[in-house]
Amino acid sequence: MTSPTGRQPTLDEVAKLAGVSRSAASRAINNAAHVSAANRLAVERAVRELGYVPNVTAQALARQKVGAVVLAVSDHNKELFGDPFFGQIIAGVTAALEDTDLDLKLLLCHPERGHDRVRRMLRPPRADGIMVMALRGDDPLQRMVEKSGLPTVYGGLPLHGQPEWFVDVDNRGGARVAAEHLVSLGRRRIASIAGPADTHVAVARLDGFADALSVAQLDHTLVEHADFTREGGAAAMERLLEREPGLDAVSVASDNMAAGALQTLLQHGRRVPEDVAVVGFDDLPIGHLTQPSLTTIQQPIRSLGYEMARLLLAVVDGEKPSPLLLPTRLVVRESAPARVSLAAS
Amino acid sequence: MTSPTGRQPTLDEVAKLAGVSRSAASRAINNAAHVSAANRLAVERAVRELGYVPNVTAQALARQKVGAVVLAVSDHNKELFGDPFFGQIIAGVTAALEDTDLDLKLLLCHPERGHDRVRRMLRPPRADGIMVMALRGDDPLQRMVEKSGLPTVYGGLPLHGQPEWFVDVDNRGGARVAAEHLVSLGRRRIASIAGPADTHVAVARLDGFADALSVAQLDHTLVEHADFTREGGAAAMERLLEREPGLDAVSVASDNMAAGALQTLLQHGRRVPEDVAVVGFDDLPIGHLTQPSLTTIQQPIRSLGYEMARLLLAVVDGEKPSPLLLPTRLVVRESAPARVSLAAS
DNA sequence: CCAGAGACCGGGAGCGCTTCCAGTCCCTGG
DNA sequence: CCAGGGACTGGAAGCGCTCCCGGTCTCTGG
Repeated sequence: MTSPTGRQPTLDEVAKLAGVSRSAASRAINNAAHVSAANRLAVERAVRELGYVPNVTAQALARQKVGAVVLAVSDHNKELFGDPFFGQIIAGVTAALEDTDLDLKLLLCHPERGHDRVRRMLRPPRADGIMVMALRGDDPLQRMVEKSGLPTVYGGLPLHGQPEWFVDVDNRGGARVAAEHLVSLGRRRIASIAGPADTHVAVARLDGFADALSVAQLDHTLVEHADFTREGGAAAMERLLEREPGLDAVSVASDNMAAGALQTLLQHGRRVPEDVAVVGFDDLPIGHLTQPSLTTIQQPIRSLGYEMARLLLAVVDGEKPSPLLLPTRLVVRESAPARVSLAAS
Repeated sequence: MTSPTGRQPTLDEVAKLAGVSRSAASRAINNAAHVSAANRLAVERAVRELGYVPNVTAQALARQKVGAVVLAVSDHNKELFGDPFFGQIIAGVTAALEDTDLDLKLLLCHPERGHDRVRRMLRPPRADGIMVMALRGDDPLQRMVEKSGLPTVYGGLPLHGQPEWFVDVDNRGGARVAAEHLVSLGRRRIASIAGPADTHVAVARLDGFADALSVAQLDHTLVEHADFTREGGAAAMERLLEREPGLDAVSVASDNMAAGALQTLLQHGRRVPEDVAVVGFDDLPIGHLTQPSLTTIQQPIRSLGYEMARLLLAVVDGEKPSPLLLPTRLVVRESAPARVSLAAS
């Protein structure tokens, strides 16, 4: 009833009702300068009366910006979709966008299909900026993102190249702490189950593992790669046991894989943590359920999303913010408790 | 280099290069009628040469549509964010949108904060249609969605009201099958851990439970509610054991809660499935990890997303599609195996 | 008393596209 | 041979907003 026509009221109608020009109304609404107090008030009243909401599309066209940012994710990545990661990232991003009036668009990129769609989407002016996550080594998404020329923030580093803006978790540091924990427990034959070699996160965690073992002057070559899934972790554990039946600890690059490794260890009659201590990475809910519960490295997933979005907002505003490295934290549970006497072998 | 100016080429430039009017170019590009074969070809070449991509914003303004749909989710809902649900829904939706040139916007609605943001977003013309999920009983999001007047598809029914278009999982049927399974195992004192009473999904699953027990002429009032979390499930199981120490089966409305219930049962010295058989709901990965593994009801999450989007597309196109109820399936694992002799009590 | 600096105002030209419409042209059937 | 119906064409009017800019008005300081 408030709007004369059935459609949404337009700026013109507001201006007319307020008795000012459209320009003045526009200024008042975007509270820019050069509007008298009286007119500002009149416009505000008209806005309220009509229930006026600016037409974002028209704004976008006139301002030459879109009013939306996109979160692009490679969806071959079990890492994000088998886990609760995704929801948390989104929650963080949303929180950062909360008082921004920017919309969040989602772009899932199948590595093979849907390239056209991605390309169209990334082509300006379909978004004002882009957050990109979970890239693989030679991900076509990365190229498309780079070609788009849009302000871009990486969530987690890509394998190749050093982007100007990114937010990452301190994977290397976290993995180092995990391995140090095992060393401090007196373990000497320490293996690792690493992630896929074509992801930066896997490489960084493996580096951290190597860092710690090198300092302790231990061998750090007892490594098997897997794909971040439970099944993959179980299989990798099999291979490790075959290579080195006498291993007394294993640092696993994800909780999912650690859960699989745990199963394999138990199947092979190893007691955890007495015979083999295990630490995971991620701190997923799953870590509470394994038998025994999982010592792991906690990473701030929600913050990752939040900081990505904040960084992007800054970049879009023309600032030159610094990249961010978020801290991790050791969470000690049963699979590698603080002090446990090494079982006599 | 292809574009004369640094900016994206416009339709005018395409038309000029092709030697036709802008109208003709537009028609050719949207392959509408009334374009000669020659002109169509010329336009296509010009498009290719210039690397022209239509400006969606301008299209949106002229066409009076946005070119995007929104997925709105209430984020108080652990159900979606503690689980891998979310990623799968998104994957399904994306698949359905794949060859549509519609963008997917995401709207997370904190039940208390951010109402303005939601309202702005839902106000046309910020999206052409809306999918809404995970509503609670008196969810403000539902009111806002209804007031928006946008074509709406519900993913999962709301507690109140019967929306014209929805896609839901056959929760009632699934829960009935779960309970029937327990009955068929010879269990007679069957309890249930239900979800929050202010969600339709919880109510439906509880109804299904009651359906089955009524047919079997068993008491179906041994019910405790919880919040779909593991901790909640564990606590509810405590209460059930207190009320009825002699229960021999429990049907749990989610795998997460079932995992918690399992822990409680073991703590109380109950053997599963010998003393108490347990079935969950959802078929999350977690069900493989519990000790024993979890018999559960599988629901097609990805399909839910896919069908929601398909339905929405139909509605947006002015069709009147039918709502959908997706089937569930019993997955038998250790916590309630096909045949197990009831332990002598 | 007057020049000049602001504050404020509204007209109007876009932003890039769609779409209506009046006008051509050609080709058919009577 | 001619009327009439398509197929095709391009001009022009939007879609709803922003923002530049020339203009008015007021107030200050010299």
